[in-house]
Amino acid sequence: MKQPGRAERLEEASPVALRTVRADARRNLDALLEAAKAVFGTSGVDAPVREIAARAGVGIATVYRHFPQRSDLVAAVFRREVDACAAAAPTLGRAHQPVEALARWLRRYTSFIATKRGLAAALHSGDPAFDALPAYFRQNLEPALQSLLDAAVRAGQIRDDVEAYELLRAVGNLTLATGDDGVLQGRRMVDLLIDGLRFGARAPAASLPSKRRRPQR
Amino acid sequence: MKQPGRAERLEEASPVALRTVRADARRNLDALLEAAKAVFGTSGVDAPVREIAARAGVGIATVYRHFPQRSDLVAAVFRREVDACAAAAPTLGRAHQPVEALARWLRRYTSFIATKRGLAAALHSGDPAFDALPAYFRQNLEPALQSLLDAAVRAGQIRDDVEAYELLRAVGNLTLATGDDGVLQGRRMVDLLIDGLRFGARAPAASLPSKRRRPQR
DNA sequence: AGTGATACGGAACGACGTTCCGTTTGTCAA
DNA sequence: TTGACAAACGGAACGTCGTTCCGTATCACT
Repeated sequence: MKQPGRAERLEEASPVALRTVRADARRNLDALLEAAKAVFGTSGVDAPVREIAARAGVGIATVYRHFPQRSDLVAAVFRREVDACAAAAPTLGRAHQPVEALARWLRRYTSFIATKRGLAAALHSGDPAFDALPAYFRQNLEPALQSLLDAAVRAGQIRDDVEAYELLRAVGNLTLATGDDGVLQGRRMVDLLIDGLRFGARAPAASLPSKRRRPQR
Repeated sequence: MKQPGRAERLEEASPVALRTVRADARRNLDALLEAAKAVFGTSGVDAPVREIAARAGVGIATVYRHFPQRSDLVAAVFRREVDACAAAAPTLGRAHQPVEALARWLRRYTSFIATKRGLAAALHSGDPAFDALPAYFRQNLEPALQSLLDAAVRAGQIRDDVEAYELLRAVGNLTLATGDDGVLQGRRMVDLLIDGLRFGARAPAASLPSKRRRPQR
């Protein structure tokens, strides 16, 4: 099962000349990912495959040629967005002051999470296509955030006792837990969190324990 | 919408004579709930309606007459099991020593949770039929467990700084988080938790903080 | 320009949730 | 008991979904 397909061989060997992959195939794959991202954002990850195919201007079979199962498409879109979000970190880091870059990236991350309604449930559905996703998420986003955090700490603009992963989880929960309505409310909470990071900057503060207080409720 | 149905009126007025509800209807409803419970337990809450109807020896339309939507059936089975689980508490409390009753009830509760794979996802699906379920869960199970806890504390058999709701959540997470395989492993962890309750009995213990340590990871 | 592999579109399939409707069955009055 | 009517029934039928199949069109290379 799963014949290798002689195209992929060349693709890995010579990253520049990726011939033997037909132009229309590549074009359709891009359109598909783009359409899926848009549709998932508006209708959730449970949107029908037909709707995505229609939006991409493509037949249904084309979807299934690139992604043997529906869940593979979901996973591919997810990975692509993780990549884009991670890639935004160094760009922002170069363009802004450390703490500003951090704030902007967290907002970027927030809007990424906001489009993922319904995916949290899918992740626990047991579909093997999603097995590798949590690890992919962490492996890419944690270093991206970590670098921004480090820079801000070095600049003395934020406290130094918060780790990237816990911040990722906290912000993620903050924007998901607000339900369907409070996208703005979630963003406000994230801003509050960022101010919290600023508060302890360059001040080990005897009154502040090294761990955040347990969130109430 | 949701016409009252003249049958229910009498049902409330005279608890004994519940005429005007045809005998076969009541019989089928019971069979349906029973079958759904069994099927949900083996095939998960996503099992087809047809399978449940077949198991109950009933037509599909009969299912939809009693439960206008599939999710209503799921909710009804859930409520029924919550009721049964809550009702087990006083029974066990009368039949055993306090800490033994507590342990038995928690295991009972564990096996209830174990059949709920896939329901956690359904709860967050946004279906209005599930809106009231979390509150129903807590309102019934928390007092049931609380009474067992209180009895065990009064008997000096367990520590007194654990609240019913946090224990409900902890045991719930413990048995759900173990994934598909570790039903037994989950049960072992719950037993461990019960031993933890015993440990601090009648001993305020200066070395033990009043709150459990944060779970690692 | 010709040719063979590659990718395409859309009809078709099976399974699902849900609805419809002709038929059966329980209940109550006579 | 029997008759009649509302209540409840069963299963075919509908629309939608994920997925597969297959005849056709398109790209890449000579």
